Amino acid sequence: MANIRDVARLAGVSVTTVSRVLNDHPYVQEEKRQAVLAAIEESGYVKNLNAVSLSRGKTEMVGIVLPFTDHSYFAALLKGIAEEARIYSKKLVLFQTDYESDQEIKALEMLKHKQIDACIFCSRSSEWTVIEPYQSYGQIVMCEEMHENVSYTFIDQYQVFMKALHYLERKAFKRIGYCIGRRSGTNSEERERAYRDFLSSRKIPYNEAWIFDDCYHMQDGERVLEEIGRMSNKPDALLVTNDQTAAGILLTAEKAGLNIPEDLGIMGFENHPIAEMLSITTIDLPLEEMGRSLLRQAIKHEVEKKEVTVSLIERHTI
Amino acid sequence: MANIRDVARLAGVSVTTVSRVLNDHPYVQEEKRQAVLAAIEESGYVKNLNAVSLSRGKTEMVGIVLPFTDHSYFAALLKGIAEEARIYSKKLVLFQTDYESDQEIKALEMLKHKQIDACIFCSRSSEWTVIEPYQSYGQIVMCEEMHENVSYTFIDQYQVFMKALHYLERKAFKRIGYCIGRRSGTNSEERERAYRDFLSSRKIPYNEAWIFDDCYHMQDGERVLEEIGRMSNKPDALLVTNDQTAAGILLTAEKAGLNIPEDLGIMGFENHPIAEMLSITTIDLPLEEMGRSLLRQAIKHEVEKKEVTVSLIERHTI
DNA sequence: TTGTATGCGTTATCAT
DNA sequence: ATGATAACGCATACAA
Repeated sequence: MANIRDVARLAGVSVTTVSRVLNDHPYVQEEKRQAVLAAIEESGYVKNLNAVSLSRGKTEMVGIVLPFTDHSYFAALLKGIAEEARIYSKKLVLFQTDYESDQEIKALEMLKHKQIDACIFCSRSSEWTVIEPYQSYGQIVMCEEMHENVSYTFIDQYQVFMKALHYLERKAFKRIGYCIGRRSGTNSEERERAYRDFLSSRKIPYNEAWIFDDCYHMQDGERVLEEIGRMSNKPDALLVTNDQTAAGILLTAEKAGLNIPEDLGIMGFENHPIAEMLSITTIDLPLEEMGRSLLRQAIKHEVEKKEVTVSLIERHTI
Repeated sequence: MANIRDVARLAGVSVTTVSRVLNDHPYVQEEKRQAVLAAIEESGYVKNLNAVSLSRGKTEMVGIVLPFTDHSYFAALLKGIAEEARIYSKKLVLFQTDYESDQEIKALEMLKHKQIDACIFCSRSSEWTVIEPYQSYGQIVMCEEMHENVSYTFIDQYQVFMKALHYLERKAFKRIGYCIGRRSGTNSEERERAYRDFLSSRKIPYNEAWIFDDCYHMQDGERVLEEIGRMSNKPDALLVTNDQTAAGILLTAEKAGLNIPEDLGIMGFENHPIAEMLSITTIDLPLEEMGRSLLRQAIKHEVEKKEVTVSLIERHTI
């Protein structure tokens, strides 16, 4: 396969001149430019971007770390990231981690080894202390609030959860529980903190049984409702941190003959199309916008912290 | 940043020896190995995989071309691909194309430019004739039946559609229409061919109005049902090529007071959790398995054609 | 068992 | 304007 030297030889010029033509640099006679172009054509030359990366010290690729791709929350984030990446001509390298720490490390190692220029963590299970040292190898961007010297785009989960709780309170719900993906992680911990603060300010005892974790998909909603069915002391409303699970709860509840929201108030999160279709009251999360912001932060060198705001969409499950 | 030469100097050995240690090659004295290891530690050396790629002529990365990531069909395919990629230590470069041909070309150009070793097309809008020439630059794998000299993993859409039509016929549906993502593309054309063959063998006239395209999400189902509502001559059953749309149709129908399947039979495709939740009769598509197969084909050098089989899941919408 | 020298394909520097 | 040459960092055939 022809390389830049072959082209140079064929065109009767130096490799430098060929490189100039290739990269649209000035200072090359039209005559020689044509000769080079002809030689490229004749030899079927194609640039080896790998060599370019090595020489330039950059790959123009960004790593995306997320636990699952088959989940609407991350899919929406990814969509925004991909759209923005197209604008800046960045390529995306995907790391589907299943929340396994060693998979996250793989992404960081790739950053270290100069296979990617930057890395976006849509979510993580690794401790920040293991991620932090990798910052010296390239930009690392997080999708959660941090206090460190990192770029991030975030939603103030504490405020949002608190706002949702107040809304439920105004609607006269008294026994509020919540569903969440996992108990750990900044975002989850912020929500739990809001929940506990809310309860204690009202002198309501904290009830561990009303917190349901591992809630990601519709089936998880089914499971949650079954669990509630077995309880003697049932919650009368649930904050459900994703619309898929909320939909699962709603559909299962209706199948079971429950009246929503009379028997159980349901507040979703995301404002996914399914929430609109099922008329689920939810918190609209601007995920695609967040994705775009994350990518922009990944390619800029300064540290930037960006908060995005959410809005409550009133529908019929509260 | 230290490179392999620095390490060699520090350890008092040659770069070859360092390389041997780095790649676990035999023939290196334990003593020198330790010296190298120490030098690596001391210098904070990290391998530049970009240089490795250039030297080896491979990147161990595979491009994934798909129109959307926020769609369960492609998300499931991607999940399978990602799982298998992990096994073989391949990295994934994502191309979200929105079915824009020039985005597909970008992936092919990356193959040409040696940034990726292979490329998987989960779906495409480009003509095969524009893709085909790129085969000389690396393995290209398709997710549809081809007659060319390419590797692919496929579902016999003609057979599947025919099977579904026969099933509907047995269940006494007479006026069958269908919903599809897009009219073009091999898979869609195969389905249309089956549909037309079925109709003509029964001497049933073909009715363009009963074919609904641009059906990907739940809302599209809503739209379809609205359209049907305005028809004087309505279909009595629909083959819906994805469960999301099928769910949208079902939910909208129920909201409108229709009886399913009496007023409208609905057959989904994919067997997504939502189909189970809503008890939608559907065709189970082994998407994750297909994804895994696609990745394996991408990393092997021989041409391989693999068919996967599907099964009909009887539930309550037919 | 180890080292030398060369190749991988480009970009960048510095003359001219 | 153009070219020679040195990086970029690693792998490896071949020699010893």
